[in-house]
Amino acid sequence: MARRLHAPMTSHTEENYLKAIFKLAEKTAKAVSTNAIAAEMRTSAASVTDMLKRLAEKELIHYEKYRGVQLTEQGSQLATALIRKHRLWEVFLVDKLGFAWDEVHDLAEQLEHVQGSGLVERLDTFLGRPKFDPHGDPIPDAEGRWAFRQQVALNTLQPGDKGVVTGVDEHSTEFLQYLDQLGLALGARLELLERYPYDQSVRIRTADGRELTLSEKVGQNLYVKVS
Amino acid sequence: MARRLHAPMTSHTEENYLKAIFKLAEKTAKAVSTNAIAAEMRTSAASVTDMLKRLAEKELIHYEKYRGVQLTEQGSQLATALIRKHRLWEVFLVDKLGFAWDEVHDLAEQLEHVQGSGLVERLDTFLGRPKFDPHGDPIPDAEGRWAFRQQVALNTLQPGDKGVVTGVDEHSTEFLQYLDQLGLALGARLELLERYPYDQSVRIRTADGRELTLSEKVGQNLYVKVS
DNA sequence: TGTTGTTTTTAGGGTGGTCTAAAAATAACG
DNA sequence: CGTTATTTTTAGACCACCCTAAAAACAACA
Repeated sequence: MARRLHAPMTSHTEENYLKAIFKLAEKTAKAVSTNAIAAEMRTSAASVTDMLKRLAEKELIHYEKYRGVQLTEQGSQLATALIRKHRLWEVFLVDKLGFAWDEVHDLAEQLEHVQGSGLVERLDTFLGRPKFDPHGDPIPDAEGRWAFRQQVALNTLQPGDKGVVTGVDEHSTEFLQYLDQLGLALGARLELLERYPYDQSVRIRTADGRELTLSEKVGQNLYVKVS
Repeated sequence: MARRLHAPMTSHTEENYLKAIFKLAEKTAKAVSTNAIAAEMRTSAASVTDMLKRLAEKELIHYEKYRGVQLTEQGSQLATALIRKHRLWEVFLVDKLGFAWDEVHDLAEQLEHVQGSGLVERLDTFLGRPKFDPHGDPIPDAEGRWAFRQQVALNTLQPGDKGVVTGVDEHSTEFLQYLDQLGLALGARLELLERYPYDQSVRIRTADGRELTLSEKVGQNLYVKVS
């Protein structure tokens, strides 16, 4: 097959770089460094530089030697569309095909690169226009607008506060499976009973009355909406 | 042993070659020529030769210079799995997302290369284990077995014969849209009224009583099951 | 300021895939 | 059979992407 008649303007690889840059820019709020991208993509800095030139050539990023990069408007839109596709496919895999929330990342990573007239919008409609993916991450709409979520890390709650699990900050299989084990799925209700300053761990009570002690690490990576 | 357990690293391109070879071998029943593959893949004969060496290296085809190629057992299994995926995704796109039967080929072409643990089987289950795709082509099961279809080209029927449309031999947008226009979707019932030996065209009556004259070309490319 | 250490870029090369043009093998025909 | 036509393979080059090693630029600090 090689080249289909209308060669995609951006290759899979380029798309992955854009997504990585978007993700990093989100966290740092300033120009993204070559090394940071290399780490995110698990590749060498030299390869990154190589790609940055190509992306700059296509006007998907602003790039000045030694000065880091920022996405252009076009690049940002492309990255947003990619994230939209990724998260919609994750919803599909979990809601329709019955995958667990820790199994879908790699598949969605492939599915997000499928392109074709109207596929995303039809998928969106089919899924009932979800606003969040199975990890609680927001899904931008077709115009690139993001739903806003009022959530905080679990370990910022005070004793007596009640909330609902709305998302996670870490997507590793280990963490997600651990949450499953604890019975802490998305939407689970809980109440914070006590905070232990010594090691920043917290004690909570779940909806079904079980009491759990969670480490600082879990408390940081679990998001809840206070209710 | 270990060799078989290791994921057979095949690239998208290699997979597409295997599928092309499978398709050609199906029709010709003997060794497939380099030129035939080049035509099918819309690429140069030189590129094909290049790829044939790689596929032979991986033991996916039997290849002797100037003698054409045949799939090995392994290659055949891979091609069959690809066709299974392609056709299942086509069912998904039409049945679930509401695409028309002439719009899904290119998308399925991309989706068929997505690989991951259990995806195909879950998709199959989700779709209700369909045996035929939206064009009436059979979908091999997980073990590579094909459903058998008793169908014949429309222009082999005799006056008075009645049948149901079960598939098409040509998948072009033009042909499929023409059929839509004529109201001849998969499952449409019809009766052959008359054959015109002069140009091999035929006259039929549809379920809703309309009478149509179809050219030899349509008669060859439309499959029906006599009832 | 100069020196040292880190980050980034360049240089040069490898692989998988593409191509065209030319050579070699096979097939067809007189 | 030999000659011609067709098919297939080789030769050589290019592109996208990857790498390592070395050079260049930048940052920190005595």
